Amino acid sequence: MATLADVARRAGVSTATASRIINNSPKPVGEALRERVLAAVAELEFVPNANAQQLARAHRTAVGVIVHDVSDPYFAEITRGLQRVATDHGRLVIICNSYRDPERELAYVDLLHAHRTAAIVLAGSGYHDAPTTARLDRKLRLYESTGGRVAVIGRHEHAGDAIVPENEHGGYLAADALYRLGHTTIGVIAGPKHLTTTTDRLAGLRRAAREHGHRLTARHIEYAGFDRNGGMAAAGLLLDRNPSLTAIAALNDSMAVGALACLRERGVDVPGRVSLIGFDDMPISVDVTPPLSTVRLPLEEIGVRAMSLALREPDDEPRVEHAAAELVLRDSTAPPPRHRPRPTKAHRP
Amino acid sequence: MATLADVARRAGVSTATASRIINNSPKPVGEALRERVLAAVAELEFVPNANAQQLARAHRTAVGVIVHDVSDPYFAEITRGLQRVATDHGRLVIICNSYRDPERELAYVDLLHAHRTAAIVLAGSGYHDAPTTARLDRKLRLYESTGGRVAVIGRHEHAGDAIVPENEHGGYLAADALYRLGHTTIGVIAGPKHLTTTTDRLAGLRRAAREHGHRLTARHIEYAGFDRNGGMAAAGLLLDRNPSLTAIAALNDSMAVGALACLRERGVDVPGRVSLIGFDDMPISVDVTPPLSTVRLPLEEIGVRAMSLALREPDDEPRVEHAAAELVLRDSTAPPPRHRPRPTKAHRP
DNA sequence: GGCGCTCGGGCAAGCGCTTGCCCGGCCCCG
DNA sequence: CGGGGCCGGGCAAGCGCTTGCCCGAGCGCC
Repeated sequence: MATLADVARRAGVSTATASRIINNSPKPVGEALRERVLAAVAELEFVPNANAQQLARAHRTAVGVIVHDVSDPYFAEITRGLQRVATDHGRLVIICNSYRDPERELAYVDLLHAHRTAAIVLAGSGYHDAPTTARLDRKLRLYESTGGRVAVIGRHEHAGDAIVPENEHGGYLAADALYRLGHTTIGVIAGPKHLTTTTDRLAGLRRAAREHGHRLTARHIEYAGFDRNGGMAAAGLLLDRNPSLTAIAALNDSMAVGALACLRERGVDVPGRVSLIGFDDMPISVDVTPPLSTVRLPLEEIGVRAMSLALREPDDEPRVEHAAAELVLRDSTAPPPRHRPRPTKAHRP
Repeated sequence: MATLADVARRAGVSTATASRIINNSPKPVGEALRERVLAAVAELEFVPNANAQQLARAHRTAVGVIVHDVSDPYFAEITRGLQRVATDHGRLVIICNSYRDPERELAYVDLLHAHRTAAIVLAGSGYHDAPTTARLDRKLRLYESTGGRVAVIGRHEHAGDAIVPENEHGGYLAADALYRLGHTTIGVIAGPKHLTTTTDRLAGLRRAAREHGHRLTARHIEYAGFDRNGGMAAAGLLLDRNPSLTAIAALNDSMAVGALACLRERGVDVPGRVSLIGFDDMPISVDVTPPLSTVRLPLEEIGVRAMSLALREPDDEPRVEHAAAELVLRDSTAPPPRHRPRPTKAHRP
């Protein structure tokens, strides 16, 4: 393992000079030495030790990202945006999956702190769990106080940089669209109860219901895992419990796709018999049948903006930006059946 | 920013003792001191500098992963597997997106080398580009020679650990299935020409064709970007060029989904008029209409196995393992239309 | 021709941690 | 009662790099 000292020796210069040449520091160096050193680097296949550099240098270079799960398209999109701008700035990014485990999240914050990353961006819903949230907040502030920036996406905690997607408004848009089409009783497939994203979006739905003179009661809401299988199961339960349902709003597209699978399996026509609307506008939403109406969140852009905020100087003012939710109507929503529909029949395997 | 020295001072011990307690080293220390030190750590909110640790310690701890793009479901699945086992081993993973740019790939190898990661796993197709491949190979060997392990997924280059998916065989399975159904002229939507995955899978298709007494000529093959849009465009071209086509094989599911969109748009019935088969069995394949026949690759498992290999001791024998491709027939494939079909009409917007 | 500059280069002090080694007590044993 | 072991703890030498500072040489200037 060649070291800088090896290079310097071989080129017949001091390590100081070698270092300056390799990192082309502002300090001027003679052309002859420069060539000798560069040659030595090539011959020795010298690869500087990034840890030593980081230790010796003042400034931090890598940035950390904590998401629930990169393989979830929602985070994959965001991560794509994050990555792009980090790379454009010549920053290495370290991605960590918390798998929605607050403890793991905490541990990762420590880890990234320990590695002295320049910034950490925390993406994904927060938790309704005061003690944990408080602990996270402390750690984040500690990290900031030692020179790191933090940016959060879609979280309530913490006062640093933040991108906040219009979850409540998006929920409102989804339900409002359904009510406007003439639906009167809609079911909702919600995510896990302890996630703030769930309650935020739900709040929007509720507001729309209220405005239209309806109410979303417990029997119309089914909490489920935030993924396809969760949606599939929840759709079944909802249908069984509310035979007169004519529309379903799912709090994200993965669950909506699951619901669609359930509906298809039961032979329930979408949107003829039941309308369905999702949330997020993930890439696949356009490829299912029927193409999914949904509320679009500019995921990649959110990533871009979050990283842009996070990569500013440590003492720049924290900023919070909103990301607009936008209704996109495709073919999975339509007016309810004309006449009082026959109840959907319960599922027979 | 509290340092170990601060902690030691506060606890009234030497840094050596503090260090030993914090990392609970095998060397025994008195209970009284232990408590004092731990208290100091808590009060000072000490977070050890991972760079300094890495520098001082002998052993490496993080591992690097280079993929084409985590937001591509193919890599997202693999990454999930990689992450899981790395985490189980208490390893931090650094994920890098090369966006299929060989230069960027090279740069990332250097970067991970510089950070002295314990291992590098390189996932995704290699390139038909001898000079670049050679450079990559050198870098990888250099990295290995300095104590790092490398594992590759689906690549030909390099002699270290490797998981090789049965791309050729999978291609064979796809085409064979089509021919057995009675198709005689099939079109193929291939990926970029310079990717080895493309040529590998294509070779399998060709072998099947040969065995069934057919030939895949240039007019039946369309090279495209390895994603949905690529597939969509290629399907159109293929159809226009070969009106009598009754089946299409796409070299991955993303392209197949794109093809499906194209077919739907043109009103071509799948599988009634044209059969379609994909490759990879990505999660969404089951949710499109009709559900996609495909060749399954155990993506997450591949990730798990690759990381397991990579995390062995530096001097363990390199090993190469195969990952089985498996045909999964769903609803997008069927026998060709009974009577000579009318040519599909060219696309009118 | 001496002075002060600039310029190119090296010295060496860290950066924050780990760990081999040494050292002083104490206990146990003969 | 003396010596050897063991145990708990500290000293200090790195790990590989960066960078402030110093130094000597060459130059232009008055």
